[in-house]
Amino acid sequence: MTPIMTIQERIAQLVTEATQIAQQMGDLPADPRALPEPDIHRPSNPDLGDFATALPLKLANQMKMPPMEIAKILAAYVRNTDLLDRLVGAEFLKNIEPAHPGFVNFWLKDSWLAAQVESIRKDGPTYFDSTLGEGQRVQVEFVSINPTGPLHVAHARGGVIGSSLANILKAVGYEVEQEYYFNDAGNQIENFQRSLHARYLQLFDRDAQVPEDGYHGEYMVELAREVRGEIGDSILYLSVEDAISELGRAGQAKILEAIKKDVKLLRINFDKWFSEASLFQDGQYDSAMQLLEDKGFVAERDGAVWFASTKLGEDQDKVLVRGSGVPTYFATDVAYHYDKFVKRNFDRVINVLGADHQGHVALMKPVVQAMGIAPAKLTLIVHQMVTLKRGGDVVKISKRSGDIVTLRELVEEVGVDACRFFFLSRSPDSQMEFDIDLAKKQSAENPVYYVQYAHARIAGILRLATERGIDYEDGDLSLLGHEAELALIRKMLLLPELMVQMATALEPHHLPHYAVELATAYHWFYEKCRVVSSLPEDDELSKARLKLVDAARIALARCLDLMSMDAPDEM
RNA sequence: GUCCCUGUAGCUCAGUGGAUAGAGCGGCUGCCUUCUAAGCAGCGGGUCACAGGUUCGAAUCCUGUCAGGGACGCCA
Repeated sequence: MTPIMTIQERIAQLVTEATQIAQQMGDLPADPRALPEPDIHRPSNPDLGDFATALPLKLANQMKMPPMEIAKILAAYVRNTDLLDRLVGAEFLKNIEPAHPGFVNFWLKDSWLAAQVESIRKDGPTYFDSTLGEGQRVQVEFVSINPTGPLHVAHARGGVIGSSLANILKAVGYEVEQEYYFNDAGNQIENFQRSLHARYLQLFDRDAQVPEDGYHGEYMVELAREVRGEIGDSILYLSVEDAISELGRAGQAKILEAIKKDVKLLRINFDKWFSEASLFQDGQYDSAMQLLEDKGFVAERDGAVWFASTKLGEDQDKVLVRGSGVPTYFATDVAYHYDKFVKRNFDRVINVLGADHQGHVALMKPVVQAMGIAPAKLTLIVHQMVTLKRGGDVVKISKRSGDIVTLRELVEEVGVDACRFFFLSRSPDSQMEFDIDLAKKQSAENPVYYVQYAHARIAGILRLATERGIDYEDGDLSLLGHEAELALIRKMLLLPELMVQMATALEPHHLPHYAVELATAYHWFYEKCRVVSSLPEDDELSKARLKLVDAARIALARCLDLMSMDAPDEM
């Protein structure tokens, strides 16, 4: 576990205190205004240090001094040994230098860097974790499509984002529940049932048409066949309404079963499958409506029941219960959020949805607010659509037209690791173009294998060490000092920061990019530094490097694990 | 009409206030008698859509324009 106070925070504190002391000593002008945050960042160019602050540039104006002058004075004060000893023990800083046009740059000590290898090995995968979440209960809801057909590629995107985010949140100390919400009531379900009924009748050469706005996909024919295989022709002798609901139940159970299998294929594990119908059976629907009414957000008008979202500044009210007395999908969603926040009392709720559901954002925030819940507790991550291409042509994705590429087909063609990596590596905000042919073609030489190959190379070295009976537990890490060794360690030490950043911003898409960088650092080290040497005089260095390799294994495996990808020992 | 997302290398995309804008793929050139060449090193490739503005500093923030995708129902 990474220390509560990160190195950045310690350097930030150091800079702030040094500035104050410089002011007290009269070397920098005193100013009653509060000092700006030092904002410790990592320079893009590694030659400029491990950390840097642009504080002098920010102070130049109010101090009426050239920024470079401030930088020089600040660097001198920060370098002051007494201050270093008192504030941070000076155990990790090597150099502190002013730099044009007004930065102060910080370099970490090689010996401190090398020593971190032992910490990583001692802690194992949890080295990269933190306590950011403080045990708060977070629910991540994702995929959640109606069980009216198989999952297709676009759903894979939401699935990968949601499950990876859940992994990351767990790692930084949240208690996470992953949930799939499915509709087992409502118009679309009825539509599905009628479509299935028509397909079933067609199997018996009866005259039946799939409704125009029904589900026309081939899979419905297959589904009808499966259901017939189980319950035979008994449905034919029921009344139409009974037949439809009987078939519907059987068909829907099958679809849901298939979805559960598909989701497993993508290595997604939901803790709970939440049924819409249960909201009515268990009373959440009534309680939610009552709560909204108690808060004064329910109005009756034109024979319908409305949610008065205009009271909260929205453009228009929304219908909760139709004139027919049937609740809208929106109303059940209100009940569902009541269940999440009031009944189950989650500290935070995150919902990953596709761009076609973006209207949801403007609806649910006011709803939770109306229920007296801080809207900030609800976060909706909207990911843009996935465009499928095959051989340069756009493939239409529509369940109803039936021209779809299923998640299963995709995983079977491209592989689950590549799927997860590829879907995760794009920001949810960007539209994705997924060229299936290209994905397959590139699968032999793509970043997925690049990262996994690094792990396999590590495993190969550790295997060799074991075969040769090398015990490297007493390896002396102070022997590490090669630039490739230090670069690898630096890269590993970035992971804890990255995890906090990803968890805070809810942006898991940085992880695959980092994994590539880590793999690059390892491949470079591998190229530059022989680990298991046949020369006796290299024994000690070999042992130290084996420790480093072992730490790299832990870091790389942690990355892959957070992405729910395999970390192969050989390829 | 209103709202949301996007526009960065030939292609697919990272980079959301700092220093010389990056990766993968594709193209070109080198490197395997010791731990996996699914690797490494190098070359080439950019008006960060456009125009203003804020700032010591803008791909990043604000405004506008253009272009692409999406959402706006007593559908779900």
